[in-house]
Amino acid sequence: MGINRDTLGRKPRTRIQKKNTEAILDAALDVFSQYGFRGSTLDQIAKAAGLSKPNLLYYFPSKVAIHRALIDELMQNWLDPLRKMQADGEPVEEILAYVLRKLEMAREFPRESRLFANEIVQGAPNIMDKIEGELKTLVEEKAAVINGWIASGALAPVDPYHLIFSIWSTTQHYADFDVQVRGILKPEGDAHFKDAEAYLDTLFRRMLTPQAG
Amino acid sequence: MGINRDTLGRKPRTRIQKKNTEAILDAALDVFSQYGFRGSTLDQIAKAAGLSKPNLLYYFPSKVAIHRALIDELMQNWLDPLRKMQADGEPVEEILAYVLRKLEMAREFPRESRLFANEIVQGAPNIMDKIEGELKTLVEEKAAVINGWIASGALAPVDPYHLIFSIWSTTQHYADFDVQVRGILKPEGDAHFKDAEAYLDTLFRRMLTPQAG
DNA sequence: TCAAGGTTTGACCATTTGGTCAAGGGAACC
DNA sequence: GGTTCCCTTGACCAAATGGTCAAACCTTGA
Repeated sequence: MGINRDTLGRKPRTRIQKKNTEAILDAALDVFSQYGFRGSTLDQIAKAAGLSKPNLLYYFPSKVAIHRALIDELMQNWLDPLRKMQADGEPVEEILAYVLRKLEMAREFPRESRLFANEIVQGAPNIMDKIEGELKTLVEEKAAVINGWIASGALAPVDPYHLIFSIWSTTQHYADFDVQVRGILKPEGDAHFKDAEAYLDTLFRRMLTPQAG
Repeated sequence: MGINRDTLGRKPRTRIQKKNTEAILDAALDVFSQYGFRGSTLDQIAKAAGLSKPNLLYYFPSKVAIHRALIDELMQNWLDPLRKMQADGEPVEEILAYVLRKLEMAREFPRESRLFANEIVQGAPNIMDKIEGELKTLVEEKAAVINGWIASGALAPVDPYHLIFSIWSTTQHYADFDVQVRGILKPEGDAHFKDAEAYLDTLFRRMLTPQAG
């Protein structure tokens, strides 16, 4: 009999549970982010986690349960950088700080970015509700903030939605399309992220800085 | 016995072959672009093409063969917009025209874009050679053109590689992350592409137009 | 130390999957 | 009309896959 999921919830009861659930989620992140949900197998995940398949299924009741656990965890953190964009800051700097936070996340958490990308590209079968729910709400909220900044003259006029899309796409590109970027630039490690940072800073600064006069 | 692939090559011999290979490739584009290679099945493709599985395998020897045929066809057309960016044009307008061509492709050929995205996100197992080959060569060539434009003063100084990456990511975003975009904007059909066009035109125009003085 | 409960696994199962094959059904050219 | 080659399919196969289960193995706390 598997673990009582009702009582497990977020907090593993024992040391072993903690270690193994973490190992499983880490391994699953590796596998799912590389092959997508349907392209990943329990055997792959079990092997990557150093467990037997039945043992893996002792901790999670099914393949989808593992995936859901990952996605839930991811959605918690993924929107944090956007949430931190505050209306009371200096507009251009607030947005640029957001851009850099997103780029930093693409560098530090490329697997999470690719897990998300895989899910969206394939039609977001498991997170459509979250997209139309908390994500949409948050974006609308921040779009209003941006429109407020524009009205105050502190920001050049710009469609806030497409601005946000362009921030997402340009930053996540360095995680999601990593192999392409590396295939073209042939960088040493993460060296190209410095250039990307400078480029994106310029790109969005020029876009957003209001023109005098 | 299946079709003689040596003689088939690009040109189907008969009417029926033409019709069926086209139906298969179209169906396969649907399926592969949605589920990725490993997540797609021959049954799905056969059903979508209106053929039985053995019949499908009469035209293509294996699953990978179908995928390879698609990818090969795709790579032919995918780089055309970039190739069309000519050194003898007006720099800012040349690049902006490229941006709009890419956006147009994202709207007209989202399946192709997603097929490509799926392939790259999952590590580009089948096209790494093309990335490090013709793609890299073409990008380097165009980066040189852009650097020439910058040297002539007709273009603001900018890292040409990251410029190209940002053009790819912002435009393809509307195909690859289509469900997310639609989940947030809730547009009527393709109405949001007009706004995207205006936004990207502004974004890159501001980035690229050299500052007087 | 011993019981109770937590952990691990080999064997197993039904289904799905990529792929084969032989035989039958058509189109087309003579 | 008949022959030749093209096309189609039902039946089949081996391997892979998600998942189950009972039995055995550990930990831990009294």
